[in-house]
Amino acid sequence: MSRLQVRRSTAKARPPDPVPAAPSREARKLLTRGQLMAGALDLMGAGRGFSSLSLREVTRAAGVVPASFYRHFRDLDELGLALVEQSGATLRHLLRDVRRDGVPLTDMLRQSVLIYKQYVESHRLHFLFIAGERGGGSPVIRTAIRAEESHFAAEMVQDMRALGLLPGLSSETLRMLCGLVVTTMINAATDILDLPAKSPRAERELVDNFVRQLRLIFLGAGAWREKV
Amino acid sequence: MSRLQVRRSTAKARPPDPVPAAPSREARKLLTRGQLMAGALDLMGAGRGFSSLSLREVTRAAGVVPASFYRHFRDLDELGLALVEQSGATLRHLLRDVRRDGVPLTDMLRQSVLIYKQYVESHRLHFLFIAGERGGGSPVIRTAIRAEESHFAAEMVQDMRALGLLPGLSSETLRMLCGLVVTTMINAATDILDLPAKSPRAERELVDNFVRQLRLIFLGAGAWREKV
DNA sequence: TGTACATCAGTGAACGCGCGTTCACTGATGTAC
DNA sequence: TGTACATCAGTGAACGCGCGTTCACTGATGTAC
Repeated sequence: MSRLQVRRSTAKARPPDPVPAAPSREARKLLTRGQLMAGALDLMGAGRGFSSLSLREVTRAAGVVPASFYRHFRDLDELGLALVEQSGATLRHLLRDVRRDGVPLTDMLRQSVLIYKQYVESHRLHFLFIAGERGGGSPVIRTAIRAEESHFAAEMVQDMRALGLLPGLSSETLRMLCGLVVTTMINAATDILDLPAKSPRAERELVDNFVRQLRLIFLGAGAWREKV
Repeated sequence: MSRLQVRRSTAKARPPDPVPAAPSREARKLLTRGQLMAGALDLMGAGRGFSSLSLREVTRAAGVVPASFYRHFRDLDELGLALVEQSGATLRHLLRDVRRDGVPLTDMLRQSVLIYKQYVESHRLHFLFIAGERGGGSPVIRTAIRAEESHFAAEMVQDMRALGLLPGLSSETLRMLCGLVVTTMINAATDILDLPAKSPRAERELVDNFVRQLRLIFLGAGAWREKV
């Protein structure tokens, strides 16, 4: 921050140089909104369920006064839904990355699992939120998360079609398969996030188990014959 | 209650007849403890996460004064662990029932799913608790639930061995398979509990999807060959 | 069996505290001319 | 460009309320003799 200011004051006057340019009121508002969401996620990162957070705690974590919460959300549930959307975007981003980079054809499952593990670890709070709120808590948030998962599974179906994987399966079956894969992934996310630090053995066991589960699922998919 | 009293007063004097016999102090205490646990489950049945319950709410639901809570539990987390144990017992009871009654050999998976669905519905609050707290909320409760699930999976392994199912699989693989089946079951439990009332179509779709997921898993298990 | 005393599950009052929400406000940003 | 006014994100104080926990208590149940 101060670095920028110094640089600016010593630079030659380049007139239309947009300079830092004080952010607009709208931009500041979005920033605060993001801080409220990040504050809630941070509190959850310390092992709290979303439904146990208080409005005042969240504003405290965001560094604003309680009353200003209402400039952004009607109540905590509305903030929760914003978090669902944000986490859903993180989920979809994963598929986008895989689509862009592709997956090596040798040892495909193991590589995918390792990529996924890294992705979960670098988006810890979003996966913690999804895994934590998908089963219980507020019904409205749970339903929204299920919808995101469903969306994610549908995209996975499209990707598999595009890649020509398992062409023998009907769309319905592919959908069922991806639903199973998604719940297995989300379940593994909780395990990944619960991994004790510095325990290569536990880590290896987790990855192995996850790989074997997916291998078994795809083995089943390969053997699947549609009923007539 | 009054019926019993009337009967007693009009009956001939049969001396050593144990009569209703006022329950012992210990029995009364256990009863109150059960009411506290049931009160917490009832509140969760109304769509609340366990971690959002307050001690006073729970005692109110149980019909006792707040202070008496401490005669039974140190805090809400301790009550939560008691609920984990109780719910775990419900889970194990399911296997016991299946073991006793056996499963029809024709259309085995579909029948099992229907039995399971009925079981989940008649133990709604326990499954709601397990599915709701296994992913998020208090780490200590989550860990305890994972341990119960693990125990459940281990029993399922034993049962499959005893029945001679999939004899070609190693214990390790069988363990992995049962872990996958258990998470798929718990996941389906949330779906079952979220079913809209009086919607036979949604019900049929859920059952079909669940059956097909299990079919795919066991198809994979049948095709599994241990690595050498 | 009867009596005197001990135990202890549940009571009711009290406490200080953090909660959600409201309100009038302030002062920087945005707009019209 | 400069000025006068409008907007509105964030403030700070205030409110009534339910919270967790403590305490001395009461009275039924249990025990010793």
